[in-house]
Amino acid sequence: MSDVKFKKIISHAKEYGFVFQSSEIYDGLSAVYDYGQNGVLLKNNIKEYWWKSMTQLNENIVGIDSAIFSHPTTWKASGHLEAFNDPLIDNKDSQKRYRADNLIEDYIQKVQKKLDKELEKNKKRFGECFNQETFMFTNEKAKKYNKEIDDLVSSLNKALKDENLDLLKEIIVSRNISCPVSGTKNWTDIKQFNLMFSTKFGASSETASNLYLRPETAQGIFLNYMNVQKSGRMKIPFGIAQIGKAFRNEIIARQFIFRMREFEQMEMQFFVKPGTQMEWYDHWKKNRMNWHLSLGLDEKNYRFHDHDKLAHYADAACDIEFNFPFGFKELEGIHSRTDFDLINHEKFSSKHIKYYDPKDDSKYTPYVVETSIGLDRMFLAIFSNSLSTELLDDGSERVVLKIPKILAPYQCAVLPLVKKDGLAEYAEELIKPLKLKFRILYDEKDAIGRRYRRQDALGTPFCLTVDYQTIDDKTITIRDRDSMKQTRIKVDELEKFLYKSFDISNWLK
RNA sequence: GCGGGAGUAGCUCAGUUGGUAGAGCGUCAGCCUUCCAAGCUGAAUGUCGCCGGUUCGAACCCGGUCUCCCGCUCCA
Repeated sequence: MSDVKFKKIISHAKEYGFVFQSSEIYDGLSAVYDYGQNGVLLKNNIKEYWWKSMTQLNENIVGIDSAIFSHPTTWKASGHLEAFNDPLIDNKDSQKRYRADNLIEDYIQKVQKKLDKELEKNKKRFGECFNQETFMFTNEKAKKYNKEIDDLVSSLNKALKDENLDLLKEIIVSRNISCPVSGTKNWTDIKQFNLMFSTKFGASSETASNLYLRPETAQGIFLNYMNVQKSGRMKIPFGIAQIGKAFRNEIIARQFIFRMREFEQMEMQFFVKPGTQMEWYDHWKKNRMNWHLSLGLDEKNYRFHDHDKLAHYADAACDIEFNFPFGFKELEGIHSRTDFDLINHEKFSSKHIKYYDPKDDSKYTPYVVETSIGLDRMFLAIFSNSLSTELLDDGSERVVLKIPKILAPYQCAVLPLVKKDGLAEYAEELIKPLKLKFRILYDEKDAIGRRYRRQDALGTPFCLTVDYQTIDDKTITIRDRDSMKQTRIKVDELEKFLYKSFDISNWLK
């Protein structure tokens, strides 16, 4: 059922110019999507809604736009180089996937246990006379185990250092390491999974160096922490917001625009005094949920999910999950990142990254509370939740995209009731002074009812219809997308009406 | 990555035992229309995902490949 609904969402997104698969004419690129003529408007509106809520509603939050490229050491300091780089191997029988180095380490543990056992045995046997050192050199079994461990450790380190996957596999095969689940040794080749995309920086091949496309936008904020704090005379607590692309070579990327290899994040890093991070963590949990609720989607669609297992940088973390067509999934993450990032950048750069607090004459590395929302996920949340099919009294179906009005691609459509008798010309004149102030569509083709339906499918909140009475008494009808009700207002008041309807102050508080 | 399903017009899909494609909706042009799809006339659109094989002949059979959906797995 929801499967059918999800397919409908994807085809509606395509048919009405919201989302296309990237490179579709070449059969597409896995998990990469393009936004179409209407999608880009919706997406931009979401960005603006978030950006204003962060940087205009909060006087202590400023925005930046950092480059996608950054110095390679960034990812050493952030831990991503370690965490995002795994040699993986599959067992064909159990169909389980393992980190090859973990398998070998487990095996080393096993040998170590055997060695320990042998030690214990001989300790008991020789009692007081037992000398561990001589035992290691004289006992045949101990010698064997010890050598095996040494060999394993050195070849494992060598393999990892050289990224020699053949050697890694060779270790697994030669030691007869088997799958803990199936017990068989039916292994695939080892594949290096690097979740970060890399590219060459520098045009000539000799001097070019390897560079990573950022797997998160947060680091760009941390790298600029001192710049912003100093140049903006920022006082803790303060925040830095950023919207930008990030890239991850996901092992599996699925579910339309939910998990993409190129995606866009809206992140805010909030710098606080150590010890106050939990207060701020709770503050931003509430604040972010309120932002979501302000859009008027059903409250039941959201829930918090606290993390049990924390990432390498966090001391508390939760997700705001949304009820997507395929179930509740992460929409936004709120993390207490401690001072992990700043401390590490300080260490790796040997630059001073601290805050001097004049209030109590203290000097410290700030703690960070992060809010990080996937823009594409937000798009999908809104789009999937808004698409509905209504059965009308006359038996017809109405497909309507009930996007929050403030985010709709077009704010209104101007439609002459009929083309003739000067109505079309009147409508076009009406639009002229408004077209830079609002996002307006004009349509004169086909019967008026059909044009209303077209606008419904795009999510246009208002249809302004120019009819014969308009020419007589300078009034115009406004048809509401959701209720389909019409009201008539003076043409002179149209601009005021639109300003009022799309005043963001009525939404963000 | 494994398993299952799918790929034919913009969308949804049909296509008989292999004989080189159709429908509905949509789109475009025009007509008609004073307010909620499906009025009239006309038109365009497909290397049937891609490559190869079998065959006199392939949308259909076989192999490979790409992409999408679902489940598992992985990741945070």
